[in-house]
Amino acid sequence: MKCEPSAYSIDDLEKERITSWEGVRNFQARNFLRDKFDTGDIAFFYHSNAAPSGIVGLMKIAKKGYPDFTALNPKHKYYDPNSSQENPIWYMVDVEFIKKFPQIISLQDLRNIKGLEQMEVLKKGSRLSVQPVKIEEFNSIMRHYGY
DNA sequence: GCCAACGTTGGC
DNA sequence: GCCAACGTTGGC
Repeated sequence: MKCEPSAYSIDDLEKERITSWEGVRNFQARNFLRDKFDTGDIAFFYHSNAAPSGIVGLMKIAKKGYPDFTALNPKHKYYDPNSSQENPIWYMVDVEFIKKFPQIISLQDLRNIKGLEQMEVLKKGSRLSVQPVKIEEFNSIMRHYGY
């Protein structure tokens, strides 16, 4: 799950412990949030548009997909007039802080780990802010760093 | 700040 | 349904 650290970083989540992952306004990412997440699932926190960009920690899904209430609030920057209580359009999950890695796993680092050649985030033009990670990919990364 | 890649919109 | 124009993402 990607976020620009200037907007919300792993340090913010460490302080807050738990937060809603609101504001996703892309249909493909929305479908993942709505359909694919389960409570208790583990996710990588990825800093995008950063120096460097990369994976900075782990989160747990504290609440699976439910309507993104910011889309229903006309005062909110993520307001979408096309959404409604009856037809919410946009979804979010709640995430809980697990750990911050001692060092960022940068994109360059990821490219050097065997077994990640097909990983979504390493593909050219991969912009999706919510992406599936295969269990083998997750294990490869964790094993590589001894986590 | 540049720009490639991708998503969305809207005229036809 | 096609596709050009436009907007956004995100690495660099």
